[in-house]
Amino acid sequence: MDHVVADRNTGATAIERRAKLFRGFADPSRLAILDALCEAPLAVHEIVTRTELSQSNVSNHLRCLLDCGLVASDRDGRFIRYRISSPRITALLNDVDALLDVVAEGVEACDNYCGE
Amino acid sequence: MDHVVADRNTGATAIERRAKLFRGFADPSRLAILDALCEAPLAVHEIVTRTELSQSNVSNHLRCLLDCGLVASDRDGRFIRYRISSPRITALLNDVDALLDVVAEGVEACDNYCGE
DNA sequence: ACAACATATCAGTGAGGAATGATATGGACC
DNA sequence: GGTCCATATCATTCCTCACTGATATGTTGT
Repeated sequence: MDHVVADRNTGATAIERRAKLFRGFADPSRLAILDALCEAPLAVHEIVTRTELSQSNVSNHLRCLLDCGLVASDRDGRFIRYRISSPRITALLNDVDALLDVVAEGVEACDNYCGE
Repeated sequence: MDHVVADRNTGATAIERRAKLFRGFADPSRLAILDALCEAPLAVHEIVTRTELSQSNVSNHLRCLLDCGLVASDRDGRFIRYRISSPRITALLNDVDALLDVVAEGVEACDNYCGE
């Protein structure tokens, strides 16, 4: 009934929460990490190897993903093993790919916001 | 078989395409616009009224959404009516809400990247 | 305790996006 | 044709995020 200023009581509107969650996914490095973790849980140095990102960069992104609750971690000896926290994340990534089947060309062409 | 540098032939990796699409959704203004359009097609000035964004701002975001293929437009007299381009977009937004049911607190708390 | 590996943290830098304000384009009606 | 309304475009400013490099913390094995 109030589209513009909804849910002010929870500290953020539903839209702001959605935007923030989307932002968690809106980075190639984080997506590469999530993609790798979708196949199997991995330790940080394994993620570094697979994604070819720097170690500190991976660590920074992992912290973000961890804080957001998108991944979870368990210590395993001297390693720390990260994993996808919920199958809904995999589902979401699949949906995006499905949407990309339709809008891929447009997205690549877009030059305004959100791009390149 | 090649996770890091896949699909170079299409000009962008699958991951880069996904990231760019996510970015299209990763902004409160664009989400507010999409949210409004999910209920019904709207002319620009109607979007402006509902979202309380400035006209030029809405126009800029609409161009981005249009280029990305997330919305479509039809001229209707002196108005230009925008609408969601595919039901998959609505589906994606619903999935995000479902994921938010699980990770909402974490996302709001996250302070590293993707935030505030 | 020490060495070697694994991971986290932090300051600084650079680039890109989001909003604004002013202006331009374009259709409709008199 | 001219005015009004609807929409698009452009330059500028500000702000935030992503990366780097160096360093700190932590764990295992000897």
